[in-house]
Amino acid sequence: MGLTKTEFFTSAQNEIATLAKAMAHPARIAIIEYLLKVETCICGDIVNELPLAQPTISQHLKELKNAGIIQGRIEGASICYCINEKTLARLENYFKSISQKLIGKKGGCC
Amino acid sequence: MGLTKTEFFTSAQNEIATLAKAMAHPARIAIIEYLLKVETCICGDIVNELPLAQPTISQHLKELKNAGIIQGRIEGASICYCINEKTLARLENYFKSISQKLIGKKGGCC
DNA sequence: ATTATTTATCGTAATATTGCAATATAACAA
DNA sequence: TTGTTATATTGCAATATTACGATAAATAAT
Repeated sequence: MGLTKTEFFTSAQNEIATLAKAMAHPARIAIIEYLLKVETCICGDIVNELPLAQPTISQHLKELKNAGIIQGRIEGASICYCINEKTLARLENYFKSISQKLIGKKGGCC
Repeated sequence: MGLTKTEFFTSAQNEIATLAKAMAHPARIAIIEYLLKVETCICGDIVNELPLAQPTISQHLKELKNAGIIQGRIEGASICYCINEKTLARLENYFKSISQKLIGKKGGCC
């Protein structure tokens, strides 16, 4: 089939899965890390940074944008992309709450 | 093509992408959250919890295990799965460090 | 207006993922 | 041994992802 049964899960579960999916590719991790590194939230010279063709990167940027992980702002002929802090904070909090729940469990059986 | 060019990225980037991929499905998020909820790291009655067939869940468990997100321990005829705290801590730290870098940047352009 | 620059979209080939029925394997029970 | 229970594997159909050449669209420069 190849069709995820999203309707059987909570919207919170689907939301986290969607964010994880957006980060489930090394090129997209590299894009995020590049945006973290550069001073100004530099634009599409991401294409020069990564060893992938321009249409491929454009596609990856689109996925990151759709998931809300990055934002884009038109800047003349080019576009300025940068990280959406709110979404990253959402992920940080999710994993923080998991770790806290794990502390509360102490002796697992494995 | 459909073939991710992992060789062009760092092993750290590939590692995070692999972990994200393992979490990029609502059923696998639901499994993780179920393992967090139950007291003993209860075994394969995950199948009774989720609205998916047994082979499908077995497959999802395998992916989570391959990524190092969960561990399994044989318990007679059944298997006891539970969360690998180390891996979850790795993810928590990754997102924590991103948030810290974002604070250092202050005025982005978007 | 013409040309260059920047980014997006379309089309398509190669490969991966999702889900399940059928079947296999392994441990336990009678 | 035979049957039962628990989990894994196989095989396959439906769909999704990845990558890129070709091309489009939009702004900027000459």
